[in-house]
Amino acid sequence: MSSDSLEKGYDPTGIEDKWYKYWLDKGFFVAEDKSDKQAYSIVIPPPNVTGVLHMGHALNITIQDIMCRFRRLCGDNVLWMPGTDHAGIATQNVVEKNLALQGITRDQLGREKFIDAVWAWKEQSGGAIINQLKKIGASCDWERERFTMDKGLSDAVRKVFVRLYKDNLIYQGQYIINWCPRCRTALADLEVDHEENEGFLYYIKYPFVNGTDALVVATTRPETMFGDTAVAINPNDERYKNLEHKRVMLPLTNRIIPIIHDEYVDTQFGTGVLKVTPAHDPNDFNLGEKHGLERLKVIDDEGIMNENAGEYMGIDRFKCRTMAVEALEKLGLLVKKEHLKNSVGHCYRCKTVVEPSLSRQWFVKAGPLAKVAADAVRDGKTRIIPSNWAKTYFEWLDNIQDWCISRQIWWGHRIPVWRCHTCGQVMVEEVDPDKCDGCGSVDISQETDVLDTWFSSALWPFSTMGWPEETDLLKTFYPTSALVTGFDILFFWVARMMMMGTRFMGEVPFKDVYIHALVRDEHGKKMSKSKGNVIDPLKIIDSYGADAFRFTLAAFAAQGRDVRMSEERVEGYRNFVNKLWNAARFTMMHLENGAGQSGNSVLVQSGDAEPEDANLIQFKITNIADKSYSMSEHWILSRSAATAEAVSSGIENYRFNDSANAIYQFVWHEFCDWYLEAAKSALYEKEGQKRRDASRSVLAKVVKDIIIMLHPFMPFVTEEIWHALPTVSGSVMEASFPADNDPDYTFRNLQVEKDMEFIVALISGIRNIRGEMNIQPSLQLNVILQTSDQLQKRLITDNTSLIENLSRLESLTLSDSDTADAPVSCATGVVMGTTIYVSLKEVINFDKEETRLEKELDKVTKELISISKRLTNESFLDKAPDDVVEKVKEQQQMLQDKRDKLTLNINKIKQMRL
RNA sequence: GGGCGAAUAACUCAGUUGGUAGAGUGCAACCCUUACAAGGUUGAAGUCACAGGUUCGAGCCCUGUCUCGCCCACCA
Repeated sequence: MSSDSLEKGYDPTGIEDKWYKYWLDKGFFVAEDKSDKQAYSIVIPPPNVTGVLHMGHALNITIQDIMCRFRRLCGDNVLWMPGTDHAGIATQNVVEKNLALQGITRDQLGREKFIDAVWAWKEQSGGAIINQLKKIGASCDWERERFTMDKGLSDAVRKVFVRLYKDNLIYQGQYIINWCPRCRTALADLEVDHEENEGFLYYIKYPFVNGTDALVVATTRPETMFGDTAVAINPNDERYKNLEHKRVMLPLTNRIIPIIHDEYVDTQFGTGVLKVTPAHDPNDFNLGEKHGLERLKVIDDEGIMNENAGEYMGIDRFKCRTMAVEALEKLGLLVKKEHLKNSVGHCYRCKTVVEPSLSRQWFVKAGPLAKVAADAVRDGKTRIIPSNWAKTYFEWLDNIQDWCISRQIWWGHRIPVWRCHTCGQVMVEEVDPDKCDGCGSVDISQETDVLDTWFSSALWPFSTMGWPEETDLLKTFYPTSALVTGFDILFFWVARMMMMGTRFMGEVPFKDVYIHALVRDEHGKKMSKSKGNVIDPLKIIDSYGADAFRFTLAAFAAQGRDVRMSEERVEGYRNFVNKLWNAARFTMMHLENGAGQSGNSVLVQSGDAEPEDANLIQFKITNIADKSYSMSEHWILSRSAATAEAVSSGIENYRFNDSANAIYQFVWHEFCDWYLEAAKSALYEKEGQKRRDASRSVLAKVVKDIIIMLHPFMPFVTEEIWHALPTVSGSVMEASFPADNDPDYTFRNLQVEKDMEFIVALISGIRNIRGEMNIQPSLQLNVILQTSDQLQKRLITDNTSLIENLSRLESLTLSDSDTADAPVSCATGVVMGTTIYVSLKEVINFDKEETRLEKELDKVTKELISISKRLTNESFLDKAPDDVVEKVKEQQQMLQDKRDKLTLNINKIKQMRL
């Protein structure tokens, strides 16, 4: 490939799919079951099969992909386990909606045919999200892709259920649960979203049975009054004394109910009288339990009033509320209604208002499991990053409620419990029984409920690796190295995996849990369809390329901070991709077909190439101490090494923005801005063949390392460039991340970095004068540099042509005398003790120059004042560490020197004007 | 009611053992200099939310206040 084939601007179209397919064909994503290499593993948070890729997925996948690709470059055996979740309620809802379009309900279809329909839907469109993950570049081991309803995973679910049941950690019982009347299923507490609601507090008279008076209760839910089986008052409430033997008449039904006393009742709220509905309110349920009250259900599974609501039977619960209030008003029993804000629970899948309802359900006794899961983090077996999330994690686990795991839907893992209709025997089995193990009757049937989706995803880290079989995969990769997820499923998923993992594997499921932030819009608002501020990741990828998009996510993914996404930002990083692309083009121009010209230079070797690499042009840095290497070359090699270190430490510490910024800064502002510019002179053969080859060897080395370092962030463009480079072979995925232990990589040199800083400052100083004085960029300047510092003199001498080239000079003169030999008409500057004189052919604008110098002097003077203040402060001198004092003194010296020189030049200007 | 987090340049954000504030975008000026105008050079711009405290020294540590965001909770 030649540089001709690289277009002027980078266009990701076509390139991304090409390389993704190449990686798959080469099997680069496939993990080894057993290997001598260090194992590194991550399980993907399985997206719902119904899912459509959103920004949250994109961030989550990008982070994991960065980690996995980085570990591969470090030589690890990496398993990134992918898959999808069957998402019980969500998926069932989607399929039900599809059927509704054809006018079919699931009841018409029947359970078995409905489930067939769900599978058919899954086969046909359920994999969409997987393809979307591939668009981002996810390097998952797709050969191992799992689905929570797969045979193996379903077996694991059964085994876990049976064991927990036998260990008395699963039980069935009648309790108040959250019921979604639309989905017609129970929900766990976590699956209910509470939203603030503007409602009313109704004050309703409950007349005493004997007498004319009445108790006034306050309620937000009058429709549940048909299920009241008592009213409760606080025994300490002075307003309600001597009511011991009284009873009240429930309006609208005229049922007589008792008055109970309980300190639970808040005397401050409403009237201090509480209606008690044990079948439709969790608190009332507890009161009912305590006082032996009847539990009367008045709302059925679809949210319709039942026979206990008398004439309101068959009416929707909310309609009933309005009607009951009207009826009470007519009867003169409604005292008043006032506005009240309260929170109302909604189904997290369909947003329907949930009904707290008495129901017989299956529960996991969560306490014992939660304790182990919490302790594992307390003991440091699993780290939560950032660590402040650990507190939230503990808070939830330490106060955990039992987990309602049964769902009255059809799509999911059916609960492995059978009942004998002959003798009533209950069987909890891993393998379907065909007869009762008590009486032998074949008249048995399986529990119709299925399990909460999160029950199976709780097993994900080990069920995907083949548990309960003792597989090589489990031995190699469990516990997994890290879990990457959003905080929104910390309780749903992470905590439960911790509970199940510790219980069934005896080991935590992951060593690290990295909790990343939410992706919001550019104003920090949550993206939502209703707000219309959703940015579609796939559209962004289409417009700007996956690499730019990924880099944007990484660059903004600071720990504990939400990512604000906007097209403008992606555009900025698209420009970075383009910058890299053009740097690569430049590199290729200078690396290809040049080997032959270099004669017998020791710096160019092609002898030891492998057969398939016979055409590789190999530039190697064989002896960095050779004088043919310039200072800027030593410098860029040192900076490259430092950057590799910064990038890897950023990734290892989950500080992806640090890594991204380090590499961005290096590539753009060190490599492109300075090194490439510095190298041009040698590369364009202005310094002889030896210098040219030296530069080419450095260029080859640094570009190669840049491509490798960037690969985890920008896999596609780096692969494209890699294949175009004449100096490397194979895939960038087969390369090694530049590291200190690389014998080829011991270029860190702090002195050189400092020296280069001086040269850069000098050039910037000259450019500053050019800019500030409005000197034509094309005009070649004559500059005199004056310094008495020996090191600076040597650096200037060694880099004369560099300074000349980068500041566009006609001549550069080094002087160690004072201003005596300075040209008459000149602009001046002071950089780190060196004075710059830019002589001008035309007479300079004295006013302008004086203003400029005065401004500079002003700045220096201010700094000097503040610094001198510190140095005259005795307690500072006394108490501050010596090195700090020393540093400040040096600074003062430098500033004084600069001030003196500036003053001198200002005086000179003043004289000239006269 | 409990808990967590944020506040730094016009905007979005970095700032990891306390040493006197940085980047990107945007803005202004100049430049099509043979990798890149999706570019280059230069420049302007901040009492680091407020009030105290610790310290020689605080964007950073401590206390309190204000504003905003989020999570949890059985607020009839």
